[in-house]
Amino acid sequence: MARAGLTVERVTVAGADLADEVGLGQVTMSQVARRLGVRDASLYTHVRSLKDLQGRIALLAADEKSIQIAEATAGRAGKDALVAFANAWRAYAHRYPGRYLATQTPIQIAPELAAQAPGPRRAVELTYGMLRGYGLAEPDLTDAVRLLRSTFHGFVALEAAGGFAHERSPQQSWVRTLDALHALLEHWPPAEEGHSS
Amino acid sequence: MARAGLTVERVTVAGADLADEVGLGQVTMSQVARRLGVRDASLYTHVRSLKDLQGRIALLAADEKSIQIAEATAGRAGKDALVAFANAWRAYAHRYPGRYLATQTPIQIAPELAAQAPGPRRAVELTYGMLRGYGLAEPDLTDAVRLLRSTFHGFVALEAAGGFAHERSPQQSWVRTLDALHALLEHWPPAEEGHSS
DNA sequence: TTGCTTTCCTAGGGGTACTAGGATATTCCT
DNA sequence: AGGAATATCCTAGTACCCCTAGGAAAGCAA
Repeated sequence: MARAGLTVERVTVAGADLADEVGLGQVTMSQVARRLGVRDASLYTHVRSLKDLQGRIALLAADEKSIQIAEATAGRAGKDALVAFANAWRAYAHRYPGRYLATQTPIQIAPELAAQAPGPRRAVELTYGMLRGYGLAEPDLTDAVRLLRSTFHGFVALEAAGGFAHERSPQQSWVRTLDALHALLEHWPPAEEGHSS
Repeated sequence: MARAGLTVERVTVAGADLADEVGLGQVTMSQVARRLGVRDASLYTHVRSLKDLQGRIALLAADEKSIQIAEATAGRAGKDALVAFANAWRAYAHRYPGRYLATQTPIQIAPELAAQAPGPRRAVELTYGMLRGYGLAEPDLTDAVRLLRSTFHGFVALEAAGGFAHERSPQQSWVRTLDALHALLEHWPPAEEGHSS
């Protein structure tokens, strides 16, 4: 009887694929083990717990997403970069719904695991880089980064949750949303004085 | 032995409270039953399944949230209304994290249940109403509604997921985000011609 | 009071996460 | 190559979970 040849990576990918195919909630130790032709107890050699596996799936997705965005925005600037960035984000969420959903889970990832995964930080850095052309200075830059990330994430999350029941297609709203964000970034309002809260 | 006097509503509220206190993932039939001083099998008289209960918690939260927003925006217009609307949204997510998270779950609510719950639709209608003062016409109006809802939801979702690790406080970014959205709504870009996709 | 309805119970099947400890494949060292 | 060491995968078992079936008893109606 040969061994199955499992690794942390293979287990994580199996879990991620399962999440995309049948939903994140169906990603159980038993199901992942079954898919790998192995007993569930065998997975604990490679993964500490189900929570640990979920965290690894989330970090895998963050890495993959940041890579997709980096490739899409390479060599672009201004609105070109903004549109490429946003479309890559949304495309990833559409193509890998289970993986993407895993990134949404309120954070409870082991710190030492998160430390060596560049995905989340890289994605934020890419957002800063993409905004370079708009000439914003801190702290407006950070606020703009957060606004963009919020809008991108919120849009695909509402889309996935069925929040856009209106007859107008989400795609049309998405295109116009990017138009609007571009216009906003080019005319970022100055900070009002007098209120520091 | 007196009866416990359960109803669908009491079970739903118990589940919602549990979600806020210990996390949505800890909302199990067993835990809810324990909290109500009852065996888990007894809950099935009032609720069809755990999925059903989760759906009811989500609809309860949507109702509550829309009520909070309606109260906060009553009698306000323009930026006042925008800020009140957004702050009520975010405050609800902060105060009732489990309930709010329940509203995010990709939709699988029984249609006949969703039909009689006004929450989700009401929230969208409130958003349209809040935008009345900005003078947008369809289809820009729908696009703006979707943009706003995406940004509000995305912001609190990223906030809850620990996505704002930077030193700048989320509160500051939130205030500036509202400034930016207000400016955007007052100068909504016209549709570009020539591309219908 | 007597029956009827509803609520809550006990009992139990099947699934899941996870641990302990044993067997076996693979590797490393001499 | 052979034997020791290591890592992988297994069986066995506990505890918790969802959910169903069927029975007891509380509340209600006549």
